[in-house]
Amino acid sequence: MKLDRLYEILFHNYGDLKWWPAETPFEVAVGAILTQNTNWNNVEKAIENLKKTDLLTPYGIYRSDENMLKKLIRSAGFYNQKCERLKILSEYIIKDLKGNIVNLKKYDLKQARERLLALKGIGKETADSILLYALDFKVFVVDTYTLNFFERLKIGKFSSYDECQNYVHECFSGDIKAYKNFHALIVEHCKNFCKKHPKCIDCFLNSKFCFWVEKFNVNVKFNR
DNA sequence: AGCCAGGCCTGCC
DNA sequence: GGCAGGCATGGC
Repeated sequence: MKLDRLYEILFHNYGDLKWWPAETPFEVAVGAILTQNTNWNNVEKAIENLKKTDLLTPYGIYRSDENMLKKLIRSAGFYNQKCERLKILSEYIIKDLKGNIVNLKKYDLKQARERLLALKGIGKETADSILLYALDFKVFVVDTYTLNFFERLKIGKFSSYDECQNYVHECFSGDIKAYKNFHALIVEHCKNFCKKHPKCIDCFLNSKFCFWVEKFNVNVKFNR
């Protein structure tokens, strides 16, 4: 499988990143919405606020006063939209899933994904993050880092989210734990490199990463 | 001071 | 079906 070695390289560099950091599946879902185009540091503060006020449950958020909720999640930015999105998700969980998001597990992957995507404010990345990290569906999470990463390494230039995801599903043989870590590793790796030259491979392949690429002798095999 | 962060929706073409 | 613009805070 073409992507298995790439995963090994990243794993040797960064290890098990233990994503997603959360105590409950619902906390994963809330974090997935709050982190939309937002630094995780800002999200953590918001989640802490929700925990302190004992609102980090579907009922807690559904019944909470909007203005109070906005204040609690303010640090995560876009708080007007995100307030609405959290309310919509919570209402769906209460009314269709008996108050527990884990009940999405009674559907297969395709159906569960469609149900999440039908909610306003949940797009593909957010849905897949919830499916993978909260519900243990084996699905690869794509983001802007991933598309950029694959393009730089000449693994492929994908024109859409689904195209990239399908490629990984075909070319990566990892189990669910590996799927969880694979996305985390790509994010972690990309965060560490030069953003000012988005196409520059040299900005991407320094430090230990290069060492492992050579050790695994895969530098040419990145080309499909 | 200015750019960016683990996107998504809407309106236009 | 692609693309720009809007959404907002906090860290570097």
